[in-house]
Amino acid sequence: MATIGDVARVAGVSRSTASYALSGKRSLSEEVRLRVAAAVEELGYTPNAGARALATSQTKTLGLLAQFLDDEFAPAMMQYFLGVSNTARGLGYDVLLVNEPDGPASLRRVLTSRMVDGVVLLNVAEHDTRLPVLRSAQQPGALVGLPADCSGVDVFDLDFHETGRHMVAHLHELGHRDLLLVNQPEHVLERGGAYVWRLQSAAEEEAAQRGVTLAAAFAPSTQPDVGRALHALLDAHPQVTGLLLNNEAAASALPSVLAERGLTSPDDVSVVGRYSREFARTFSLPFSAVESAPDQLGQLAVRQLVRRIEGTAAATPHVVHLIPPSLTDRGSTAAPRLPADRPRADRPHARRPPAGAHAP
Amino acid sequence: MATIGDVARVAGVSRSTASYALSGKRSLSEEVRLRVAAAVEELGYTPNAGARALATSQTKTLGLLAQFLDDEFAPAMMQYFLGVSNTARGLGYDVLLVNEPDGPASLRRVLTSRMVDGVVLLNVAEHDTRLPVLRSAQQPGALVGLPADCSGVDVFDLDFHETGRHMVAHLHELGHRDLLLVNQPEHVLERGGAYVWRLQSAAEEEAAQRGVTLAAAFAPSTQPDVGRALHALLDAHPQVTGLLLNNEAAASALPSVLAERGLTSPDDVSVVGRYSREFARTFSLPFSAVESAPDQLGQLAVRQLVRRIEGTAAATPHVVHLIPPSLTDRGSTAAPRLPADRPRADRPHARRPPAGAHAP
DNA sequence: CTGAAAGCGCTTACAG
DNA sequence: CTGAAAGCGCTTACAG
Repeated sequence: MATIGDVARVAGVSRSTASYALSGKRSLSEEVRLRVAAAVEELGYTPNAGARALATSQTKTLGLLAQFLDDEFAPAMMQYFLGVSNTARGLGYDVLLVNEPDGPASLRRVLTSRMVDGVVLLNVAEHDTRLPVLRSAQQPGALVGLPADCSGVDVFDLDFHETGRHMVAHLHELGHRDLLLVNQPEHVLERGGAYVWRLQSAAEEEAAQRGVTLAAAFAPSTQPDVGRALHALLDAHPQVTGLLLNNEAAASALPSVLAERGLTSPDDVSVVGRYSREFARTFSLPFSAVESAPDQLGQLAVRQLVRRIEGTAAATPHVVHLIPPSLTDRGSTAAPRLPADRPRADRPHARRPPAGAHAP
Repeated sequence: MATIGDVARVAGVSRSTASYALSGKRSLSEEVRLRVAAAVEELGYTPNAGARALATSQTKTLGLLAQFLDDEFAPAMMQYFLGVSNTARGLGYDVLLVNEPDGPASLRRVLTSRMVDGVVLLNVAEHDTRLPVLRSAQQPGALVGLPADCSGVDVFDLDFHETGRHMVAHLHELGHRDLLLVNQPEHVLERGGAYVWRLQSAAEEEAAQRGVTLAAAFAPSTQPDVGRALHALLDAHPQVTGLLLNNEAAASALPSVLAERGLTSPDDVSVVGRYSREFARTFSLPFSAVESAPDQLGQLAVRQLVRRIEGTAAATPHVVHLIPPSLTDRGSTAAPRLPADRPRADRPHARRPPAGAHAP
């Protein structure tokens, strides 16, 4: 493997000159520059990353800390990976993928061994055990996901509060008065997936203000359990005309569930989800949804991280950037039918609305 | 950040002794070992990865080269990532995720800069342009996917030849005589996705030997195009009683397509797919399938790669390991109905079998 | 059983 | 405009 010494010898210059010719950090005669370039070309020289890191204290590598949890919907994770990876590459950084069950320990290792110049934490929980490790590190970190304490880190997430309000407002304005919110599994909340209650509490607030009835329920994040759960929920809430889905697995299971019940959207039920455009495309999901923007979040996190690493934003206060919800209309919401119009009792699984069901 | 010099000072020993205490490469008095361990603990010392790499020429990092192509079904990729990442961690290696449009250039960079001790190439094409780069590198490489020329690398893949034979034999033995193979999009084949024709040619061979009619067609790998394509194929091949799917997107679209046509499996049509258990679980796919074993392939590739890196297999001949197909039975295959039993003309989209259709 | 020293391949003041 | 030299933090022969 060629070293900079080889390049220098072939070009007939000193090693420092060869180095400066490569970095462009001081002006050289055109002739020397060309001779060095030719030597690099001839030898197929690439600087040794370890040596460079040792000399400069920079690795040009970012740590990407994913955690795959049991009840997480794995396919949704890929989009974050791509957003981070593509943005990093564009800015001249490589990505070290750290996917370990013990988050804090591996984060600490990667940070104190100086394998990375900074880290992106995915899937951040409300009281994420990785945060104390990150705060005591030399390198900066950017989070995707909103923890309780945002001090010392840059935070990016979808604005789940506004998302909850927006979903309710949208359906209310179409005339819906009975809504059902389908959440992630309860485990996700217990583990600190704060976005579940951020969306839910905002939705409940908005519903209360507007005089809308909103039921909320947890649902599994795996097939086929989630399908069964959706059937049970629809059985239990026959009066509901609008569905809010904060659960990717539920969104991907709903089309078959509706088909099995002989229901169509938006004729029988209006549906608003929360997932990415890419996700919708891959699984052909027909529901209007608030864009969860994984690629954008990955991009924002990496950009800010690199700004901090490179000193551009070193002294800048830390940011908490919640991106506003944007609804992609796929035509799955409309004004509800009047109760009289709804022939639900004719259909498989469907039940007659209970006596107490109120009109819109 | 503490260095080994700090550790040595605190422990009251020389730097070399501290280093040996950490590596265990020579015997030390119990007392010294303990003092060093205490110093490490006290200082929170972790060796600097760059310095270590420079001194040892080992990074304890593996490169994972993915390529995301336009017409690839992204969610299937995640399982390979996890297989590689989990196995690498278990063996003491980190993973550098390299996901670049220009495969050969980035492979070369990662290799000659010595960022990694070896690489796993995913999604290997028949004449993969990354292979010449890999062959001329110092570090070993393991492939997932079978190229035309396997020299100088270790290769792991599903045995698509046996898979094709097995699918046909399975359906033939149940009594099917008219089969349809749904492939990946033609682009995948053109780009060198050899597994497409490996499966197809073996299936055709087996079909010819058994006197079975086998039609084959390309289908898109994105929704909703693939759904439309499936409808068109079923319209065009009304006599077909058995479907072979070598296309994940087709598998995930087929349940709705069958539902839309009022068909059920295996009553109206027997289906055999080729995808992973995890994939089936995530999307609740009801079809029996040959396990594509992404986690196992990732694991095999990493194990062999690490064996080569660590010299255990340095002189060993390179392997081409094709894992035999194993069918996971989900009950989607059965004996075909007799033509007279098949009330297909009553159903939406269905057509009466043409006069030439022959009985089983 | 332990230490002093060389060397891995870079970068960057320092000096001319 | 260019070069000689120190130093980044490790590991590992070499020497005792």
